Amino acid sequence: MVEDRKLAVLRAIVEDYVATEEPVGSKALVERHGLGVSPATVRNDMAALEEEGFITQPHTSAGRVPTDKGYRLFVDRLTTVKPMSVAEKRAIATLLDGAVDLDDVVQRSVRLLSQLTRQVAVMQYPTLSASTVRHVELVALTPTRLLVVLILSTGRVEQRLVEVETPVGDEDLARLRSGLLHAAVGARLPDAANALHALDPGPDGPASATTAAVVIALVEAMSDHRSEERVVVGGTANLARYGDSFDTAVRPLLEALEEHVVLLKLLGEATGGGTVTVRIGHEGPYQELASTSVVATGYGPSEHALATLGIVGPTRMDYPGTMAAVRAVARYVSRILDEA
Amino acid sequence: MVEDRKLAVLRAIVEDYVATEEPVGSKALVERHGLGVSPATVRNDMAALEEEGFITQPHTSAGRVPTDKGYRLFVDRLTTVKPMSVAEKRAIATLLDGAVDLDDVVQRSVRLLSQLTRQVAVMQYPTLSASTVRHVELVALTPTRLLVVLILSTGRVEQRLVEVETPVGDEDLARLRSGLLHAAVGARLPDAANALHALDPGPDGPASATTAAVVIALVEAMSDHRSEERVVVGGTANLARYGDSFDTAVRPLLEALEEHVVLLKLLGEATGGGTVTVRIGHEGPYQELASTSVVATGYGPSEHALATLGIVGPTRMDYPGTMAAVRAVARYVSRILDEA
DNA sequence: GCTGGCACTCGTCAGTCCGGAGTGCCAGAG
DNA sequence: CTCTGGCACTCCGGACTGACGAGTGCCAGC
Repeated sequence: MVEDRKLAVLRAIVEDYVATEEPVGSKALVERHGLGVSPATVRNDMAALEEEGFITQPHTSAGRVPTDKGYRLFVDRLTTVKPMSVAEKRAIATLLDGAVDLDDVVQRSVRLLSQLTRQVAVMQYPTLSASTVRHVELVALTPTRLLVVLILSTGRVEQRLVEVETPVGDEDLARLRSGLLHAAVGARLPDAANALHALDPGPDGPASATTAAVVIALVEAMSDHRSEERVVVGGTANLARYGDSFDTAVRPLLEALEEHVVLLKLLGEATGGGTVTVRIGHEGPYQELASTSVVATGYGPSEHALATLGIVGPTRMDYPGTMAAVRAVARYVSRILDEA
Repeated sequence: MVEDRKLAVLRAIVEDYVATEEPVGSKALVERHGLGVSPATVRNDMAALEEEGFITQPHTSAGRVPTDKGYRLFVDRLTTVKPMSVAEKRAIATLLDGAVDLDDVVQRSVRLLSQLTRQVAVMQYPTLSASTVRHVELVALTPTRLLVVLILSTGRVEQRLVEVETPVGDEDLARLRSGLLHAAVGARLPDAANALHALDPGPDGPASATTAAVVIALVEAMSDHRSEERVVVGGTANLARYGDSFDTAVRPLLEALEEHVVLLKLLGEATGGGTVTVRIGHEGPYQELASTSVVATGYGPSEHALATLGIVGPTRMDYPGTMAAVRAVARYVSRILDEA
């Protein structure tokens, strides 16, 4: 009973603080939420909550503010799922359905997510390693210069130029091409890479060297980390709403947003199946970002999470709404990638 | 004589204000710069300069601050070319020489530029229309599904999938390929597009429809505006140095940086031949950005400007240094693209 | 045409003061 | 044991003030 009320108080504090951006006191609390007790009672509960580390006072005789721990409890136990409105769902669907290719899907998703949450949105490109090979093509630009093209199930196309020592004839090329196709098409990237390495290079000789060079280029394209690290950011203008705390919060965040490796670490491991990960303040890997939270989830066709998308914002944010938006966008993006 | 001193005073005001970020008074001026006259004399000059609209006072009895018009005069007539130091030149060269492909060149250039100038750097991808066709390739993924690959002199590769009604045979494909190559290779994009359109589709029939579809895809790839509009931004963390004026300056700028179309308009037309364009405050196309300046120049192999790069920053900036940095980076990037 | 001097203007800063919001604690009532 | 009303206390924030100093404009004199 008492425990229940304490939790209700915590929830009320979080909600009010998120809405008003000001420390919330006992009186305002009983007025604005219908808890049927007096301010004095609430004060006692608050003292207990502070004792347990869920809330804190900026200074003596100010209202209370949730701590990271408080937000954590709120997110874990006090959040009721807030479904998206029909209008929002329709907006998401129509906006994303208009996308023409992978780049466009990513671009639109980021914009959408930043608008829905009014936070900075971050989205990782579909990870190469989880996709399969749709096609491999070899083109002789000149007799000693080959263009290797790799087409993936995600619609991504990678190409590499390969210079070879000895001119390659048409029959050699055709043989190599069919070998590559046979080995790689339909396989997941890591498997395809293995299969390629195992390709019989034939008897020693010039053709063998060519095969080796092409295979190397292909494998490199498959494991190209720069593509895996590709991240798109949107809605940075929302940072302007941070208002105070420019140097302590906005600057490190801007720096992080430019370092894609850092960003990826921030987003964390992709979690599939509709689970949204929330990382609050100091829980993240970077001390400088102690006042920012990350709300992220995995996306990708079917169960398999291909990559991560989410938002970065102040710890003081509307977690239920943000989580719902992130989940909804991830779901729609997954569906679209599935169809393509 | 008197005119000369007035200009010297203006220059001193601009330099001091840029350095200190504080309105500069007559006394400080004579002390810090070796103009051999008394403060009173300087005050008279200042009054005249203010009359002419080059400087202004934030409030009565404060120091003077340059107006946009004052900066303009400073940039046009008072700027002595400040050459890059040897160390800086070497840093630029070594950093950019390590780039492995076009994406990397752009990425590194932006980072470099933002570090050199401590401003937000912006760089447009090489414009398609100014480059030439290096190679065209046709690949039949399936009999009715063709991959069209377009390789440009800038190293850019565009590809399109084309679905055709009737299966395409190998000989048809070879004939079409050689026709395309003949028409397009070596030509500038607009010319190539024209040549393609003029391709004789042969007698009416299934092959003709295929040709038409492929040509359409190629021309579309050539004039793909999304590629022309691609812009990379770096160094946004430098925005944190704006300090005050968050809503009035930083927010509109962040918004502009996300809208690539807006950004391109901001950069303006590419100017070749080492000419650096400076747009100060209200001279730009957007009122919201009245307190920001743009320093930009064209880059590209030889004389021909392919695209634009530059920086965006507060009107209160070190114009000579920034202009030198922009020019230097553009020059090195051009050289690298020339070699490739 | 330059300079020194002088009166004047104003923004800034430190200090002071006051109101209000909020707290903790305590005694008393269910 | 739990809740409540009351009370004294704390402390932030805004408003106000006065001294200070940087800077100006103007004028008379060289």
